[in-house]
Amino acid sequence: MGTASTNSPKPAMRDSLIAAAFQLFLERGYEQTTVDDIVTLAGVGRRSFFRYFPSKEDVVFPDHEQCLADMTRFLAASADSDDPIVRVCDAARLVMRMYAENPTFSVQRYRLTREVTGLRTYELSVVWRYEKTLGDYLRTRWADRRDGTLRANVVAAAVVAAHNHALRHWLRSGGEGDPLAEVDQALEFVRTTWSPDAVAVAPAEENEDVVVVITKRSTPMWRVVREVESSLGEN
Amino acid sequence: MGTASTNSPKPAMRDSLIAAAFQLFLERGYEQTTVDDIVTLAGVGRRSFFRYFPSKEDVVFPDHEQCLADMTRFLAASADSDDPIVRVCDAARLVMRMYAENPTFSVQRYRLTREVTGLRTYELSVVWRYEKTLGDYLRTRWADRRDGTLRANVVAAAVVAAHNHALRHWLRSGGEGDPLAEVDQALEFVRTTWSPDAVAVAPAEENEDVVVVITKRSTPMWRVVREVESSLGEN
DNA sequence: CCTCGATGCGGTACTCGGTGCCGGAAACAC
DNA sequence: GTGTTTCCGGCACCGAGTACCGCATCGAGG
Repeated sequence: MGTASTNSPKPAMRDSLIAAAFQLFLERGYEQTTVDDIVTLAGVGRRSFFRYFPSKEDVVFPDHEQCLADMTRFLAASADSDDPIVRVCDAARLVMRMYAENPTFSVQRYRLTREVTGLRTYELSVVWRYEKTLGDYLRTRWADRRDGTLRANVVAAAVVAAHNHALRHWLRSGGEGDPLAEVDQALEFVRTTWSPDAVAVAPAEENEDVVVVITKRSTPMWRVVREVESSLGEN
Repeated sequence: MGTASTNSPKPAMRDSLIAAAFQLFLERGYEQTTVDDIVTLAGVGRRSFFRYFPSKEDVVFPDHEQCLADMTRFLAASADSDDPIVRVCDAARLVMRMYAENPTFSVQRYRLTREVTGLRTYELSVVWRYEKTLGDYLRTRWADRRDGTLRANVVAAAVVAAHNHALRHWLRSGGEGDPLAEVDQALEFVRTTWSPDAVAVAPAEENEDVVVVITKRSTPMWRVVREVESSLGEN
């Protein structure tokens, strides 16, 4: 299950636990399956289950921890010249790629999370960590901006919502179509709402009180003024 | 605790359970307090606790269920002439008002949810229900709009994020300042990003293929075209 | 006044998720 | 061969949540 291309040399027992768990979850339901059932089918001790998964719910999302680490590294490797919004959109694409790598697995998991309340709640906590990671990145990028934290929180939430919109639509269709293309369209909606091509504001080098504005003649003055104010004004 | 002005004639035992629970939670922590401790302090049977609260976490958020019902009723009472974005912003203000009614209680609960992971996860599920309620409303309002569901999901997420931004800032300050004013400012940011004063598009009566556009001379043409396309185009 | 049914509360026993602890087996260094 | 580390299994235990039963109270009706 999943692309173990990154590391983890011998997760044999872990994989067998995941396989046994999903086999039972799909044939008799999540809540009707106890941890004892899983470890019995996998042929291991009960204590070993909780060594690899801190809770019963974690076995349903075995790859999110790795994906979150990938996203954190991706954002940490950003350059100051990158458009922050484009960067977080690309970061969201990482998550969609992870889902797209195993369509059948993702669709099966989606069925579970839709029916079982506890799993949906757990998924919310995972999504929240993604959103927090994106928000933290935007917050540092917009630290000197007026209402920078508010803007960071709202944009992060919007990116996550657009990503989930495309993801859920793809999952509901049973894994048909191109999920990457769908998420591109959804994220493009978010990008154009906050960083339209018409206005680009960048701080000048070695002088914090000066910004460079590149825009089109068709852009109305109030929008240019708002962007400049937001970029120059103290927090 | 809370304004029991709506209904529930005799929640005496319920209130005493809430009081006992918070007393113990604040003095020795949430996870260090068992349900037996709560019912012992309240002087009631253990079984009665789960009669009023389906889980131990529910006693921390005793008023959210009522607030969610209020929001649902508020949105159901909307008129077609209301701007949907303004409407959901007003709906979000309902939640902030509930928090503002009991500042000390809200701040105490905030301390708990910040430290205890399980409570934060539970709070996420509550917030998700608010966001879903707002999203469902916007979805029906924008059913005939191009990318209506995407727009509804993104706007709902942005409204929730802006509300939570103001709420958390107010809670972190210990309940000082005017939370309503803070949430107004945060929601104003969301409103101006999607429904700026410059462009207003409304469908004409009894003819779905005609819209009325009111805008200013300073608005660039591409923005007007995008709004008209979004309002006219089939899903 | 007595009876009957409904409702609300408490007690007991049970399931199951999750943790701490310990003992044993395998892998590895010297 | 011996000591050490690591991994695994078994056991006991805790606490949340549930099913079931028994009891008390209260109001309606004869």
